[in-house]
Amino acid sequence: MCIAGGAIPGLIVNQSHADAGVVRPALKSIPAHDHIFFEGDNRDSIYVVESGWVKLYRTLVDGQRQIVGFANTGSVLGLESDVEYSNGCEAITAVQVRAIPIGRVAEICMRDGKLAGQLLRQVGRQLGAAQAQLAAIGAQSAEQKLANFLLTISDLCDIQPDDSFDLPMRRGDMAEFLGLRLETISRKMSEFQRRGWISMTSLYHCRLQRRDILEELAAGGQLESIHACAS
Amino acid sequence: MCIAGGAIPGLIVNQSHADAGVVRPALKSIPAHDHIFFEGDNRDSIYVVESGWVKLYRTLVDGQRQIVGFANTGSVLGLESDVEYSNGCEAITAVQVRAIPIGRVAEICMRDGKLAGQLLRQVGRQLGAAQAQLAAIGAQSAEQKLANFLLTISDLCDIQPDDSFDLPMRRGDMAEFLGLRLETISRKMSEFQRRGWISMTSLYHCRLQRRDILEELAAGGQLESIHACAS
DNA sequence: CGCGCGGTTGATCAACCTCAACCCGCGTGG
DNA sequence: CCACGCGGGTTGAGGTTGATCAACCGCGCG
Repeated sequence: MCIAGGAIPGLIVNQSHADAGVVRPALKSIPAHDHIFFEGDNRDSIYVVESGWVKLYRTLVDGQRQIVGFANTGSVLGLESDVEYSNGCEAITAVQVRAIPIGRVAEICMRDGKLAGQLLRQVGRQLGAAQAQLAAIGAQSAEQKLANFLLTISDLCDIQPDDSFDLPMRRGDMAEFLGLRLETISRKMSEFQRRGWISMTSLYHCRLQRRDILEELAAGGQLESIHACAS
Repeated sequence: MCIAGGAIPGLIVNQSHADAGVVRPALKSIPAHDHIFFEGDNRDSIYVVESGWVKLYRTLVDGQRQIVGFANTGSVLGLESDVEYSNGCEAITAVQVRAIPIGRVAEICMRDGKLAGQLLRQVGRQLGAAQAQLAAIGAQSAEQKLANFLLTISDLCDIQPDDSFDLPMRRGDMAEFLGLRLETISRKMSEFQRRGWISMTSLYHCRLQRRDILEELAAGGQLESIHACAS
């Protein structure tokens, strides 16, 4: 699994630096739970995330929502859209972004081929991540999805010395991302705790006690042995 | 829903044309069910599809497969990967492609910013499509997925004068794409036929008799009225 | 204090999976 | 020519997973 929006931090950050010679876009601060843009909004800019976490989502005609990616520092938002944003984008935590007007993007591509190549790789990475996510939610069980998710998120967060990390999103967000209901997330989280595989000091602070077992699970290890050993 | 790999035909085809001034890559013919590349292969080229249909898939550690996209004329393959192909790519029908060595891609970006911009839009589109697919398989019922799929595919195929079209892939491919089992596809297809919403002259030739109802379904219309009216 | 929000837990149910039988068309080889 | 096997598809019976509906907890806040 991958966090679809989250790409390799650093890559486009460099881009911003290179860009600095021209006009470095101003830093914009966005409080948690505010929108950066909505689905259907006129796409006037792309955004580079400088700090914090955002979620990207789509709303289906029947009102169901699907989170198509989480993104943090280094990600570029809005490249998947054309004249209108095809995703909504909401800050999960407080967030800082730089907006690059789309006009500038075209201009950048024209002038600096190297930079264009970097951007291209960035989107390519996001595409790869989206495809990995597709594979995950299309072919995995709830348990596998959650194990996978915890492992992936923990890699992207700053791990504390005691091997714990902040889970930035709500249960409902996790559910909408993984294509499950929040009750299912809640149940499985409880179960993981009961088995001693994870422990949560608060609702949003998590520690993977048995990373090995989670990895086994994520890999499809339906080994009864695992279940037996800790139930 | 979208066919993830399938992007707007014509866009990159133009690219190839523009490219022609330099060296137009040779046309390669690939018979149905042959691979164009495998997951993990060294990524030496990207490919432009000139005719036919291919499927892009990933294999999970536990052996499950997920088709992450179908692609036909005009699509560019391999942009989502880095040093190794992260998807396998197999021809569904006989296919013609042009291979562009990755070295050339970088070179193209450096030299022709306009072209780089076009490529960027192409990947962006594929990313958007993958996200749409994510939303579809994460948040829809089997019935909705199938209705959606049939509508999307029919738009991408050449529609015959009698409003029918060739479904290029097997039941199993549809299942792997939609995150379902092939038995489920089979059942739902039969049901759609029984209700008179579609008709199939052969296993791979389909006609949407009641496009309106399929659209209603795809949009989440769980209206009992629909079910009632034709059962 | 009452309320709302986010989360947990329980009971029930249906959608979809699983396993298995079976059909059909086709190519192969006795 | 027919028997056979095989690949792809369909259909049925029964089981599981995860959705649904609903009650309830804890907390922060006006």
